[in-house]
Amino acid sequence: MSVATVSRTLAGNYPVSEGARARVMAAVESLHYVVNVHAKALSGRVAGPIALVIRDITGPSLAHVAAGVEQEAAARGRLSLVCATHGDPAREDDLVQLMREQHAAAVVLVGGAELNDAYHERMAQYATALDSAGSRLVLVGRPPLPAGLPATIVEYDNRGGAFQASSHLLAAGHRRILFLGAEREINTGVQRRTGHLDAFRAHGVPYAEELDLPGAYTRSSGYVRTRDALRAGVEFTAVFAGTDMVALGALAALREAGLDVPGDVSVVGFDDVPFAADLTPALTTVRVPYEDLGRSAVRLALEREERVAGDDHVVLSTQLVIRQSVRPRP
Amino acid sequence: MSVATVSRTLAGNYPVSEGARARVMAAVESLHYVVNVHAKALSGRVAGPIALVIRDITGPSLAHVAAGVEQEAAARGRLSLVCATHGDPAREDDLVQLMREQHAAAVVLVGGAELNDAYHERMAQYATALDSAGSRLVLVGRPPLPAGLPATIVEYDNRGGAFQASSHLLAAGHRRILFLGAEREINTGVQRRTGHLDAFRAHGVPYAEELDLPGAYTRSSGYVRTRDALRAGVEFTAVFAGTDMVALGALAALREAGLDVPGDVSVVGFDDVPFAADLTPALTTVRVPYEDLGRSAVRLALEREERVAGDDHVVLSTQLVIRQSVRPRP
DNA sequence: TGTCTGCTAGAAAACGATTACTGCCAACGC
DNA sequence: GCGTTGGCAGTAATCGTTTTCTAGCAGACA
Repeated sequence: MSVATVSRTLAGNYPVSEGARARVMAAVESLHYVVNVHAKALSGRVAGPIALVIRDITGPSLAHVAAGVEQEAAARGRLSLVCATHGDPAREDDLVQLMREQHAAAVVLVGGAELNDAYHERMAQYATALDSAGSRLVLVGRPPLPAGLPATIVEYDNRGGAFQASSHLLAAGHRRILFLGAEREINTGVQRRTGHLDAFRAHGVPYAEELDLPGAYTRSSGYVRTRDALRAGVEFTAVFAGTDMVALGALAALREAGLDVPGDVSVVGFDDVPFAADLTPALTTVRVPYEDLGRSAVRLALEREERVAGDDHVVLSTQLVIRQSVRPRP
Repeated sequence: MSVATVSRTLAGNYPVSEGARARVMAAVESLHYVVNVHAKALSGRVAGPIALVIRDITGPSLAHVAAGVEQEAAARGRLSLVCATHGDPAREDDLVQLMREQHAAAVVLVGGAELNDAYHERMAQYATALDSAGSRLVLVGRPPLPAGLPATIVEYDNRGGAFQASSHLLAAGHRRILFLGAEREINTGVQRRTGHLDAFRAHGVPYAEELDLPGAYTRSSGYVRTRDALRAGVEFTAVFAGTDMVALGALAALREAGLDVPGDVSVVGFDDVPFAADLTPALTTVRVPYEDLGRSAVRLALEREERVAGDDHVVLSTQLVIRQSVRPRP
């Protein structure tokens, strides 16, 4: 009995006699044989894995992107590789190289990034390098690349979500809204701020510069910025936190100052992390379809690989989720 | 210039003349060459990946295990494969088979499991099947296997944590403690209940059967059980929730009933999820070293592979984190 | 009976690397 | 001047599959 017969029996794509099949199956059983993917990949084609490159898996929102990627990948018979960069660009370089070696079907890069030339240059390199290795670069929630580069972009509507959130506050009568945005020129921060300013413009309300407080997207930064604003006597009746984690910090600072939410100050967040509904008061926030982002990333990349029609650039919508942290108009 | 020279230049484990090396590097640069892992794996040895098999990545605690696994794997030059089972044992079977094909260095199974013969039989099969393929089975937070089976076990002290939590409540004067445990014979649930009962015994307090309410480890189950207990007029001054998610539901039910925490009812949870400190009141709970569990799983499996001394069974300790959800003794 | 056809099995060439082995050439010792 | 040694490069075997091509054998048909 030759190796060819075994291969054909297991693949089932070629006639094999009943007797031979039985003997092969018996041997497979008794030896606990499993094919060697590496050998299989060398000759016949094997579906490449999906690589997810993420800053940190434990972030509540990023974990959902990971879940979406894993789910869609599994549904299409792919394995998911998960790698954390901890924000180190050098590590990102290494991982892209590594994924080229691994023949990943798609390399999904997730998370906001600074909008500058260095970023675009790096992404352009990634895109062409991966393309030449047969992998597809997918950017999720990151600034898009100039058309023509071999990359798939999955964005979500930061501006629209922020517009809805700020409009909600303005409609409730708030005029002085503390804006706890992002530090530096992170794309998500810039877009959310644009939506915020657009809402002011749409409502014909002038924008007070001193209420715009950039900082890190962390709980502690939200706490510090809110506490310091209160100490400095800055007047505001609402807080628009750049993320739910920032909102968490803001809520802590307000509570510490003896202020009631939403009685004295209203708060909105951004992300709709799972525990947002469990805070006291339940947080009004902008829902970002994180799981969908992950699923879309994989779907678009693989549909393209399978020569199915598929976009190379989608923008998923965001939606304001109204809970109890904003005081309704009296 | 032969392929051998290229291989030797890149591996750097054999003398190559300066000229040849330069020409190889130039070609590598211009062609954007990367080695093919599959070919490399077929001949020279390649470090196998670490596979993480988990019920659901989005659980706040499981995400931390994943982060620990990824971190330790990356530090040791391994890739991490993440797969979700969504609680389907058939999917788990498939994944173990798949990981044998992938030549994973370790297959890490995470999450509580029912203590019965079927479980032990399945795990025993996994252990030997993986062992014969050169992979190591690692069970994290799951019931250990009989000694002699080729598996590594990483547990944490459920009983001790529960003992501390219940002792804390008893020491604060609580006698009627609602225990929101697990449904069925899940190992974590059984062990936490044992710790709870041991604390009563240690304090010489009789245990009231009607306060023992088994159910799912979910937010909604915590809510329903607490609400129904209140409606039924069950008397209690404290709640020991089996997990922080359950505590979340209990807090919601108590708040809805107009009860103050910790003024009227004290609450403790289990897990110490990241947002536990941000609840109102901040939740007193048992810290489980999730990230450490993940790191230890990888470390033990790989140290064994590398023939370094290493245990095959560790139990990490848990610790009560005292915050504001328990009323101190008056 | 000879040939054609259809079914199944084996032989061998890929796939892309690593590495033991062989061999060339220059330098060196005697 | 000749044998030896050592440094470096090429040849070829190997890893475990898939797949193409070849071949054997039986039955059908003329």
